[in-house]
Amino acid sequence: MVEAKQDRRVQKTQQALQNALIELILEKGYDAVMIQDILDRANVGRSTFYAHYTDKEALLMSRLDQLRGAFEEHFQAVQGISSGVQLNLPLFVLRYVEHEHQLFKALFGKRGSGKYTSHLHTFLLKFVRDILKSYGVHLPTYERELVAHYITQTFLSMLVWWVDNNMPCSAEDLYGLLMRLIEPGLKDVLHTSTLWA
Amino acid sequence: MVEAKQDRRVQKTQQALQNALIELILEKGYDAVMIQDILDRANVGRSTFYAHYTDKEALLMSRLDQLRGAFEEHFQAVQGISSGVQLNLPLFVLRYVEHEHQLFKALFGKRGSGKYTSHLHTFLLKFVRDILKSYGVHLPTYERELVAHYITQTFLSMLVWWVDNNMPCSAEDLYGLLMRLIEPGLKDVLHTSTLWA
DNA sequence: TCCGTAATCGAACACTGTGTTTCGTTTCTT
DNA sequence: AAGAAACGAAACACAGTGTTCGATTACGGA
Repeated sequence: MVEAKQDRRVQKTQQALQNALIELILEKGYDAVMIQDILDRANVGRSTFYAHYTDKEALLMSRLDQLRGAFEEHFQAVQGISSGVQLNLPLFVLRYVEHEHQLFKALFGKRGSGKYTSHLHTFLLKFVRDILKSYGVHLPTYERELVAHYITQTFLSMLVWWVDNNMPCSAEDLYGLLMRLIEPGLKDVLHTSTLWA
Repeated sequence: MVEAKQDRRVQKTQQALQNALIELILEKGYDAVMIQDILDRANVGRSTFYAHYTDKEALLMSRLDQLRGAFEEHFQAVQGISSGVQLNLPLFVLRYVEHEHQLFKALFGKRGSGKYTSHLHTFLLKFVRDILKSYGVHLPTYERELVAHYITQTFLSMLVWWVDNNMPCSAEDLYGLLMRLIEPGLKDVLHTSTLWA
């Protein structure tokens, strides 16, 4: 790991700006947050902000990248430990979301920007398409595409519902109910036993 | 019907503005459309715009209301004809969307504002909740709520996928596949045969 | 500890897009 | 034909964004 040792001031400033934005999103919603609000909350000068980020979106995106990095790191770690044991990916994701629920709520919840939800959607969709392909599912192209969107969208929107409502049930319960809802239909349409497992 | 006879100029202006906005949304996306673009396209003066609408959102909302009105009218008409025969609501909706697909794409598609999709979501959610209630489904509250969101979100997102991709299959095919996907799971979780029908 | 360097502040600035106002002109209704 | 209503054009105030620059402060290596 090549840690480009950063100036303490830089760290402090970026941290303060990111936290301020997350807080403000949860309070007033992404669109209503003005740059000036962020500066006041973080106690940072205007020119300093633009020295680090091109705009509000870049600031949030940097936090998103940071999150993705942390997630992948955690994923590698867990995979390393439980080598051999089959890892349940969706449930693993849910547990991670539970752990960082504030951030997820700000990024992907009702008050988020919507743009980030669609980024995540695109990311997950690619993933789901690969899984379908790896299971050798053969369907008319439009059907395969619809199923991929169905799985992606269902998982994502249930996840967003979950965090937006402050997680009214455990990750396990959510996962269990979700599987009971979608597995029978998928089994029927795809003629397979289970995906992911 | 009390038609408040409108000045021809008013009709022409409002029509031109609404059409211009829809066109521009499909071309560059809602957020990228500036008032000035609308004015240029519709060939309408700035002050005239603000004499009719408070802002861009109000303009689109007026078109949405208009659409809702037309839909309800059509719904009443069809219900009147086929009285006695059971009406399949979801399929009916899909056929209507197919008929006005351009408008739906602009309002609810990728390039739309996102705000309108969530309006529609809220509307459909209320509907689905009522259906669940009328079927006397008894589940832990969070489960009932999750199922309601699941049904709503699935229907809505498949619909959006459909119009965004220029309807790669017929309304009937979409409906058929969607039902095959969700009915088995719902039957299992809700212990009922079929909803809507 | 000291010094060069880099980050920060703050204030002023230009710019873009929104919404308002006014007034002269056009076009509808009766 | 006449009064009323809608329209267009231009000027305006305003809010929020992003830039610039010189003075100040804090950091990290020697």
